[in-house]
Amino acid sequence: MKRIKIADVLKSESFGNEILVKGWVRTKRVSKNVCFIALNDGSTINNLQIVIDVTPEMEELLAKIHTGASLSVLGKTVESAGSGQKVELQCINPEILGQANPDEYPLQPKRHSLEFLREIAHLRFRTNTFSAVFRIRHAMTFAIHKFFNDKGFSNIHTPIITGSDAEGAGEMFQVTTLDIEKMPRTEDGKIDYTQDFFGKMTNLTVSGQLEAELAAMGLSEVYTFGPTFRAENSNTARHLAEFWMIEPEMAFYDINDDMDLAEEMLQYLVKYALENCREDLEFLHKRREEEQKQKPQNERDSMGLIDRLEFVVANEFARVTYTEAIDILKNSNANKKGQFAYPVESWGTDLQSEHERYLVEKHYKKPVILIDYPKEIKAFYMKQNEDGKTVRAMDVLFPQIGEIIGGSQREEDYEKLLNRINEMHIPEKDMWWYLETRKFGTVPHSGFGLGFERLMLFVTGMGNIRDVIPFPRTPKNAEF
RNA sequence: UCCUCCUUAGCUCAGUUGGUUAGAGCACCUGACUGUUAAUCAGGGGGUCCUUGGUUCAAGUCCAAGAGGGGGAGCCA
Repeated sequence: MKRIKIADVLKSESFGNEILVKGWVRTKRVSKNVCFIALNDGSTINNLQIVIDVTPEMEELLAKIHTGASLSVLGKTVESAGSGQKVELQCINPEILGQANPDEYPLQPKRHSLEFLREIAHLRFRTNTFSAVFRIRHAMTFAIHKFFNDKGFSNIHTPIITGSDAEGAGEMFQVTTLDIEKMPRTEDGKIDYTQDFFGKMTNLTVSGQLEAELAAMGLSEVYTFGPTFRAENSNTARHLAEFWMIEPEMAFYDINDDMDLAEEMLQYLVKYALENCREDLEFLHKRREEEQKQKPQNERDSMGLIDRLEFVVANEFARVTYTEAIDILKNSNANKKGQFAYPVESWGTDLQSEHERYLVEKHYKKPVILIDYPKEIKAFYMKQNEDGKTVRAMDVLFPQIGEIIGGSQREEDYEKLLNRINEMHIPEKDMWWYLETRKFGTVPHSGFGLGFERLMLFVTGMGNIRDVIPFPRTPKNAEF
C-alpha cells in the first residue's frame, strides 16, 4: 500500500479510509486500555494522532516505542473522540521501522533551547520549530525563482571558484591543490601558483555580481542564487562564513528601477510566505509571543511576527538619501541626549547599526531604503553622482535585522570606472574582462544582493542566523 | 578581533555570608488510571558541579588561566 503524507490525511474530510502513514513519534501517552501516539512526518507542523488499543500482545511492541522512534502504521481514519483534532488514525497494524533508545535520544517532548538544538543540528529537523523554519526556507527558495521567472529574468550560475581577488567584498577562503606542508616556491621565495590546479591563485567566491553583470550585458535581466563564502572573523547573530545570496543584475535599470525591484521582490516574498506557510508562521508567531513574555516590558516587540509581515506588505518603504539621514540623526533627541555610543557629527562617516536601527525602528517605523552614500565608503563599481561626492548606492534596512539588501546603479562609463579602480588600488589587469563590458556597447545598469538567511530571519522571526540555515558555518564551527 | 555574561543529572534550571549525604520539573524505570493532547497520580534509579592550578580546616560557591556557548560591537548580506 502506498504511503500517504500526514498533511494530506489531516486535510481530508472523509472518514473510514484504510491508509498507510509513516513518520516519527513525537509523544506517546498510555493508559490502561488505549495508547495515543503523536506522529509527524515533516509534511506539516501538525501531528496525526494514532490510537492503539492496548492488548496483551500489543504491550511488548508499545514498550519499544519512545519519542523519536520511526513507525509505519496501517490504520483506518476515524472522527476523533477527543477535542484536539478532527481526524485520527485507528491503528490496525503498527510496525517499528527504527527504535530510539530513550536513554540516549536527546530530544524530549518539551521545549529545548535553540543553543542546545544547534549542537545537535543533525536531529533538530525533527522539532516543530526547525521543521517549520526549513519548510519556510524551501518556500522562499521556490518563491524567489518564481518571482524572477515570472518577470522574464534568467537564472545564471556564476562560478563558486574564482580567480579574481578584486571583488572587494571581504576576506576569502583560498582554494588550492598544492601540498600545504611543502608549497612550491619561485626563485624569489614566493609561492609558485603556476603549479597550482588552475595555474593561479584561486578562492571561493564572495559575490557573483561581477559575473552576473557580464550576463546582464547580453540577457538584459538575470539573477544568481548561490552559495557565498566570507572568511571574516564575524561572530554575530547576523553573519555566516557560508551563506546564500540572491543577486539580480539588470541592464537599462537606473537606481530608481533598482529600488522598485528590491521593494517589489521583498513584498512579494513576504506575501508568498503569508499565503503559503500560514500554519508554520502561526506556530512561530506563538512561539515568539511566549518568548516575548519572558522579557521585561520595555524590551518587548511592539508587533507580533505575522503583524510585522503584514505591515511590510502593506506599507511602502521610506526612501531617504544618506545626507537626509545624517540630518535626521544629528537633530534627533537620541543624539542630543548622548544616547548613541557613536554620536553623529559629520557628513561622510558610515552609519553604525545603532543609527540604522534608530531610523528604521524609531523614526520611520518601517523599512528604509538609504541612497546616495559618500563614495569613499562604498565599492568601486558604483555609479558616481554629478556632485562628485556620492554614489548611487542603495541599502535596504529592515527592523531588527539591519541591512538586508545592498545594491547600486553600476558605473557604466569606462573612464570613470577605470579611474576609480586605480584610485582604490584594484589590480587593473585582473579586471580587463569587467572593463571591456564598458568598452563595448555599455549601458546603464543596476543590481543588488539580498542575503537569503537575513530574509529568513525576518520572515521566521528567529533571532540567530545559525537557526535559519540547516548546517551553519561560522568561525571555529564546521560540524555536520 | 574587542566588550560582557554563562557553563551544576539526558534536557531546563535552583543551590543563601564558603560548612555535613548537591536539589526540583521534564525524560527514563515500576505501579495506578475507560479517550489522552508536552496526559495525570504514587514510588524508584540517575552527578567528572566545564578543565587545570591556587586560596582555605573546608570550594558547586572565592581567585587565576584555558575550553565551549550566549548577548552586544566591528566587518557585511
